[in-house]
Amino acid sequence: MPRSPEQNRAIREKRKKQIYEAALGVYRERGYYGAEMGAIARRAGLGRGLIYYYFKDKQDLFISLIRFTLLHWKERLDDILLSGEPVADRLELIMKSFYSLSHAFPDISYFHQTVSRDVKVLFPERESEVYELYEQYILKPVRMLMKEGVDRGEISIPPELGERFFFRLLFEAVHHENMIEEKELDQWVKTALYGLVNHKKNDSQSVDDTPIEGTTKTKC
Amino acid sequence: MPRSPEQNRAIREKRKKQIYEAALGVYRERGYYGAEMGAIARRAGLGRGLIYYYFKDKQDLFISLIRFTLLHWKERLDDILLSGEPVADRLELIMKSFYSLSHAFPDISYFHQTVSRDVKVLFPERESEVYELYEQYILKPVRMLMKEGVDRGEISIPPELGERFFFRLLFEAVHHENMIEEKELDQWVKTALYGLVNHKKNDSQSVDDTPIEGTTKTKC
Amino acid sequence: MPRSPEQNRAIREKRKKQIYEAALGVYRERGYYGAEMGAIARRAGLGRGLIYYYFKDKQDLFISLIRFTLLHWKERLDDILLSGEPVADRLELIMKSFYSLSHAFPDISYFHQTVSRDVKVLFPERESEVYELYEQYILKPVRMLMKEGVDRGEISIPPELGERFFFRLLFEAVHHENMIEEKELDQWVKTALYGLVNHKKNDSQSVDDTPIEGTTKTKC
Amino acid sequence: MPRSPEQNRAIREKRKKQIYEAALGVYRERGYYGAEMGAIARRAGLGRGLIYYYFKDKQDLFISLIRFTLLHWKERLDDILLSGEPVADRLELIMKSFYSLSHAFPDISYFHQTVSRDVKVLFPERESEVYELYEQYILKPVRMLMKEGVDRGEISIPPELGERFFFRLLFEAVHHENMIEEKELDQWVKTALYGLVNHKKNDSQSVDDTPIEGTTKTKC
DNA sequence: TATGAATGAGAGTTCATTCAT
DNA sequence: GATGAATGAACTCTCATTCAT
Repeated sequence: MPRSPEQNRAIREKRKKQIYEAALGVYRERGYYGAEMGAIARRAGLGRGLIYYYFKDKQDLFISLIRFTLLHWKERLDDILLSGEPVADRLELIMKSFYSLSHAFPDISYFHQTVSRDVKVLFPERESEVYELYEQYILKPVRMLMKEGVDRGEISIPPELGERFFFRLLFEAVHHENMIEEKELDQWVKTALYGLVNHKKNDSQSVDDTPIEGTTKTKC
Repeated sequence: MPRSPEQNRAIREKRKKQIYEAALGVYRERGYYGAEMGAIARRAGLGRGLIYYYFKDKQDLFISLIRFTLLHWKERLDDILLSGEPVADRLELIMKSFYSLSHAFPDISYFHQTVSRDVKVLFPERESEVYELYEQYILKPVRMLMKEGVDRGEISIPPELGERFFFRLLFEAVHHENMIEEKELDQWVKTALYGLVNHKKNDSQSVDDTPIEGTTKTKC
Repeated sequence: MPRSPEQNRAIREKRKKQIYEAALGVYRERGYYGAEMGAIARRAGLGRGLIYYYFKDKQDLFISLIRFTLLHWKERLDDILLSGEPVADRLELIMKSFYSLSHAFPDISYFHQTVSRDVKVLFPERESEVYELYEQYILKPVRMLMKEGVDRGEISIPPELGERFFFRLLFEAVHHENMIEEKELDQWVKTALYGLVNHKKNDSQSVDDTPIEGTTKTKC
Repeated sequence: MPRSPEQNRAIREKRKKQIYEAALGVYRERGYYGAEMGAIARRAGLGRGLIYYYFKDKQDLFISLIRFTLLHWKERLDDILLSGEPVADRLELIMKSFYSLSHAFPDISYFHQTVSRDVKVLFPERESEVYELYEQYILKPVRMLMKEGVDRGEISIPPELGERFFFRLLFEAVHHENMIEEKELDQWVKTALYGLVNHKKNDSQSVDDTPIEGTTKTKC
């Protein structure tokens, strides 16, 4: 009465998800080094050895986890990118979309915010593989969008810088333990798009931001 | 005939510095958990036990290191804050100043970028003590500046959000492994201050962003 | 196919016993501080880490060992206490019973003689817990017996003092490295019960201490 | 202006005493292994290295300490032994004298109670030397007294057993943390000398303790 | 004599990983 | 597929002892 291949596949899929969930939870509480394989197994309700049946080792588990969770984001991202709206609108949409994703899956959000910075230290020999994941799923699509914005004259900064600028503010907005409030989100996005400094629009001469820039000494 | 107290004090001061340097270096290469106390001692050219003569344990060493390095920054920061210039100018100065500091001391820069996010996991029982260091030396002063900007009508976002916005972009600019180039710095700062989006509304003269690009120097 | 819970339970029980045996042996030879966890593991024929699978740390191992070994004694003690014989007879029986126990398990005997005195220094934060074990399993039952003896007019000293008097002589009799000889035991017990000093006052028949020297056996 | 030999001798004597005092205090609080040489030096108000000027190593310090403190006791003991009083009286005096000594110098008392049991473990290669100190200063004199008692018909137990019996009760009486009260001391001594069991002397039939000893089975 | 900075062997402990069942 | 007992390399930390001054 061995299981059918199909049954086995289903079990395997289920087990992997269980392990991912557990890993995210433990990681959230204790970080990578604090996330003991035993604790992950326990939280997943599985035997300690089983993890090694599905993943080669701890590194492999976590790199798989990166891939797994990035796919969620990528899907959402692609939907937005395909709409033909103005670049600024799409950027705004992306930010708000990731914001709500982070709300719904805070463990995933925390996971990426922290693990992505430690790639070199945590996975030294698989560094480029991991970077490639981020690049392909997330960074490149947004960079393309930025480029489109520059080409259309909508964006006033080189696409590479724009990409970094954008992501840093995005990740800050959804920072675990200090996610910005929903009602602040709009203003945050606007500031990202239009800057920290007031643009006293209705200035008669429309030399709008000179006063901001100008200081006594800058006026020479 | 024993050493004088003064001699001893000098030795201790010197040794602590040696250990700090070594710790920063090893941390840079391997992260907190990878930074073995033995490796730190070796790099400092000292016996392994000596570290424990100066610091209670690994946690204590690293928390002391946070304090030690923050003091560097704090001094620089204070100088800038005291000048009476417009808020935007001071923000610009701060960013450029930290940029050059990070250039000069990349290990310290990396140290803060990574360790500050892991406080809760690395120093769970001394969390608030560490946060207090950041708060007091760095965050609060800039928040005060933001508030001043809001009061003067120079800043168009609540000071708390402004503070986060500012620091995130600051830290991104000096990100280890991907520090932005010196020649890009100006544009980065401008974008932070004036936003991602072009304001060439439909201005007849299109004098739009000259002030953004242009700096006083360029004007003179 | 994994082991059954029952199999696992049996393994664990067996391992704990192995570790206890080994710990007692090493302790006997080198004392608490000399008893390295590695040496205990080696003697138990187990990997060094396994001890930490069964016991939280060295302290925990040794406190568990106290509990484990005290249970042996407690059982023997209870049997004796329940018999309704005169108090002096029961005291005699207890002493002889512990004597033979110590003969059979010299490591346990040594363990208690030494570890019990060092509780405060070895387990400062679990001091009262350990004292409670001794109190409950050994001291209190004998104190109750003493009290009974006093109430019946058989014992001429307050129960608390009697308890201390009794135990000190008991432990001395079974002192490792200098256990008193089997043939001396009778006299030792008699002396404890009837004192160091001869009572041949001036009794004409001098029958007085025959019972002391003589035993029932000698009488028959 | 070097010191005179005499001055040096005085300093040395003083320093040694300082170290002894400190060692006793620290030992009392933390036991042999807990007594760090650094802590002893600190409590003595001396530099850490100085101890090694006066004592070869930790073992040597503590063995010297045994000798030093035993001398105190020996003097007191000798005074008592030389008086020609009955043996029982001298035993009583010794016990009371040690009791008051332990009151006056509790650290010394604790020191001997604990260190003497651990000689084999603490000073394996100097074991016999240490035993010889105890033997010569304390044990042998009392054994001689016991022998005298036996010869005179005052003592009803072989001198070796009597010696052990006596000392164990003596050390129990002055047990640190549970020294018996001054008002109980008399009874304690009496019990040691005359036994735990009541001697209903004036019993008409003078079958005094038969009931105690006698049990149904002992009666055959 | 005296100091305290310095050393390093050695002990306790953790935890990823393996493997018999 | 699954379990959890078992292992041991590797790491942190302690402390007796040394030694330059």
